[in-house]
Parts: sequence; C-alpha cells; structure tokens
Amino acid sequence: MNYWLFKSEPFKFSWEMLKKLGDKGTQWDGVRNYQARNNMRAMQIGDLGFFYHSNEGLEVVGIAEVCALAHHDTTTEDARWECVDIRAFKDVPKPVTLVDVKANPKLEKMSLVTSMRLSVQPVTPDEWKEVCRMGGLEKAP
DNA sequence: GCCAACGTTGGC
DNA sequence: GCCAACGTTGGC
Repeated sequence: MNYWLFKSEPFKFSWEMLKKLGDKGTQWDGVRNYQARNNMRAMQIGDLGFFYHSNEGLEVVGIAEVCALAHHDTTTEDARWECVDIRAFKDVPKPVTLVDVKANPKLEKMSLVTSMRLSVQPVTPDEWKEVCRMGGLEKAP
C-alpha cells in the first residue's frame, strides 16, 4: 500500500463534489505533468491519498481511495496522458492546513513543502501517519 | 491580482 | 542538446 496526495482547486473540483459522486468516483483527469502522471501509474487499487484544496482553503480535507488503475485520460486525444480513478474514502475531521504542515518539523521534507507545484505527490508512511494524527483521525487508515 | 517558481516548447 | 521564451501553478 502506498500513500499519495491529490491537489485540486476547490472551485474547479472540490472534496464535496467527489463525495457526491459516491463509490464510482471519477477519473482524475487533466493532469499534464509527467511526474504527476508517473505517480498515478505507480498507484494500486486501494491506495489512499490525501485530498488537498489549493488556492482556496490550502488544507487537507479528506482521504481518497484509488478505485481504478491508470488508464487513458479521456479529456485528451494525446495518448501520453493517463489517470487513475479515485473516490472519497473518509473525511479528515480537522482539516490540516499548509501552515500546519510547514510548522511541523516532521513534515519539512513532505512534497507539499518541497515540490509545491506538483499536483499528484507521493507521501511517506511517516508523513501519512503524522498528517492523519494532526487531522484528528485516531487511527491512520 | 501579483509574481516567483518551474515545467514545457521550439528555434538554433 | 542547449537554452530562451513562454505558459501555468499556486502561495501570498
């Protein structure tokens, strides 16, 4: 099991919208960055990822689950671009803000801090546990 | 709304 | 294959 982080601008696609889609979820389309795509290619069914609101909110608001392996992104003809499907898994009871993350020395190497612009990021198990703890989840899933 | 950071494109 | 120009992202 690997851990990830998905970024989205909430006014384009928010956590609330993902939850409304239920178990089917949605393809995580529109990613046009090789590193982000490669991260999605590495994902397995059942992998979990934080859902982070960028631009507005600037906080981790939920946890999403990968429910389909990487496949062609149907929003482009270009065969280079692929994406996974994700669905809402769990709310983060106490959203973890970027300020919180930056203020925590345990998270100083987190991609959210070091690779600010990458839209699909890997998260280490230690970072995962720490952010879950900060978010008010008793047990990290 | 600004601007820094950074990834991508395209001319050479 | 380099690198300048350009476009986009995202925090502030």
